[in-house]
Amino acid sequence: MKSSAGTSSSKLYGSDEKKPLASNSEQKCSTVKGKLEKSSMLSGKRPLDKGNCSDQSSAKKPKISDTPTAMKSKQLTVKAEKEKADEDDDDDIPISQRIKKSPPSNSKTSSMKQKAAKVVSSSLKKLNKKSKKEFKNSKYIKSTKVSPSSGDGQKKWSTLVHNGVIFPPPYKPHGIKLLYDGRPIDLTPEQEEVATMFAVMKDTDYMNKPQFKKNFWEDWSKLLGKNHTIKDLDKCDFTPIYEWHLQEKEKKKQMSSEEKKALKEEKLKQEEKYMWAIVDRVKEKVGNFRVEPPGLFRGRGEHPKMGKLKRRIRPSDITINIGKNAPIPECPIPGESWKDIKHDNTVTWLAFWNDPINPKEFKYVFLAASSSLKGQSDKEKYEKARMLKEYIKNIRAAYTKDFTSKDVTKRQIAVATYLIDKLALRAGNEKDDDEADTVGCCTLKVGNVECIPPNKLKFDFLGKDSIQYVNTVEVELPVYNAIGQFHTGKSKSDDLFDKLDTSKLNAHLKELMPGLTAKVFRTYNASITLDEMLNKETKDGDVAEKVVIYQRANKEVAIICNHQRSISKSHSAQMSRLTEKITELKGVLKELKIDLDRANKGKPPLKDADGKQKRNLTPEVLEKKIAQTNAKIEKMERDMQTKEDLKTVALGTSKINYLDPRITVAWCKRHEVPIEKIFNKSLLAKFAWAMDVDPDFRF
DNA sequence: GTAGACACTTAGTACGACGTAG
DNA sequence: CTACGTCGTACTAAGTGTCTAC
Repeated sequence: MKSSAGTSSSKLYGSDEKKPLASNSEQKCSTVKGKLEKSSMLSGKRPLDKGNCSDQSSAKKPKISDTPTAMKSKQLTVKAEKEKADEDDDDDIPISQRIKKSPPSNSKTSSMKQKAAKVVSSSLKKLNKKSKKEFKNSKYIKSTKVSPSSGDGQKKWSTLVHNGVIFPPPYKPHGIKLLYDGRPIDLTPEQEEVATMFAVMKDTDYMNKPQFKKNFWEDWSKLLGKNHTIKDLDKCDFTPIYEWHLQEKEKKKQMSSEEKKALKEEKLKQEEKYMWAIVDRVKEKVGNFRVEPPGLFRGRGEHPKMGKLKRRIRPSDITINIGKNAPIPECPIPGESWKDIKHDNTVTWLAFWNDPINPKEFKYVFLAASSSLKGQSDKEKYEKARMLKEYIKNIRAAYTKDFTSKDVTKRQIAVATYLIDKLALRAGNEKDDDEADTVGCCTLKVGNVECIPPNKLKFDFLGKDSIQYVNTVEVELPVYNAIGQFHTGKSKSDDLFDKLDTSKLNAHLKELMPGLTAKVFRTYNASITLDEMLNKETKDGDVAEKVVIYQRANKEVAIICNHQRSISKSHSAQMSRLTEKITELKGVLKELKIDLDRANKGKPPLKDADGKQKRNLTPEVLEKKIAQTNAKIEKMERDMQTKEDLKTVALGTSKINYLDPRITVAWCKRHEVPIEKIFNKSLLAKFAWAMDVDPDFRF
């Protein structure tokens, strides 16, 4: 069994561990500590540092963020205690039943060790339900850290306490008038608010989009009313408001750092209580506790709804989800109240409201990425992708066979699966007409895939976020031929896979491997690429060199997944500055060479650019300088190349969402690269569950 | 099998903090 | 100390995929 549990190396990589909330009393204190330490050790987690009772107070502090914070411990305890009743609720499941769900080997003992080990190996198999029984009649507070959660429709938590959401402040009118036909116009605060939203977008690209203006005008003119002076957006001059906005921004910038700090602290104080939730008695960070402020909808690409007013969300729009026995959060706006209160422990959201732009959709408040709940499902995601590794050979064989199937649907499924596997395409769900026109694999249009004889395909389409995917790839001949067939008799705007949609595709994939869906291929592809590249490319060298290896692998993955970013405004300026510097250095180099030449002949160096006499240097010194300069030039050229290569590549997305952190952590351990060189603070927190991985781990 | 409701992950961008070269 | 550039984070849009009801 691979039990790296509490190896010394894991300490090096230990992230700030969140600690279960302690209840109060002294005796609990010691029990908690004892049990915790054990569970920590056995599940490979870093044991609590000193683990003495006096540390307990610190357990109440949010370790991850180091934020001063801390909800009042008293308040906390009270709530946690209250919630205990909740926890007992789920005791109505007979023990026998629960035991049945557990693997037999696990049922005979309640040893944490077995449980912990199980978690790793079987969480995917959905065998191991959260069995809290072991803790039930004790005062132990379990660490939910690695408790396996379960499959769908299952319980996600037992107790949940939180304080709801915080609303943006009401609008403060500024009274600056816009000009209509050159004349200043009075607006009501509501009208002014929306006008200001538009005004401040003056220098964005949206201002060049007729759709944006059209949608804005539709919503704003409604607010203005039928008989308003303003009848034509084009006659409006928002410059005064825009300038006021710039001034405000400048004012803010000019504030002294003390003022800024004070402001920040004030904000923190107000938000503090919303930042945390207590899930199964563990304090967890909430992800987005701020309700989205009103604004103009900024859809990506050619979104039909861009520019529409996103109205203000009020408490009566919001449904709260919270533990049965937890106090219902007070509505922060006096005189108003929540839309609804739920106690649904099969979901993880703390609150939601309907998206004002598309009322059929929802905006959720979830826990932060650092929470156990998220970590748990993240881990399951990667375990599933690793499972695909075992099946992939057969899956490939199967679809290869079906490239020539007489059944068109089968052929389409085969080719689509091939593309998803080979190119890491997204599944491609159907989209509505009121969304940007983008596609994924199943929704590819004939015009998106061009056949280039003898066996190449050129892809060109807009994917998620309207990011363009262009790629020409050589494919197996049967695939090439099949695509040709799918083309025939269709126009460019017809569906390439007319017999296919994501649900059919996924239904098929599920037959090949339990839980397999299209997106798993992307995760698999990304992680296996990282793992293989790291293990092939890593050579002896210093940390910096190894980090470069990692970044190269990361970049490779980002390219596979088509993770792009826009070129920074200053990119070209930066590049020319670098070129300039290199030219300068080359000049220096040339001069040094001349001097060296002369020095070798015993002559003094030439005068410098200002006509001044330079110091007489020995050939040795000159040679050294030449070498240094050369190295400098080479480094700069390399840096420039990297910069150019990465100007449109976003490395972050794959790191956050696609690369199994255990690959990275294990590699870091093996090659003595401090994990902090690869993961920043938030990634360390998010991947806390991966930190204790065995150094031998391979994806 | 299909549409719609629902829940959750994945995505790029804006912007401020922060570090560092000059 | 300034200016520049990078980094980290918040924000929220845009995907994926499941389930249910017909």
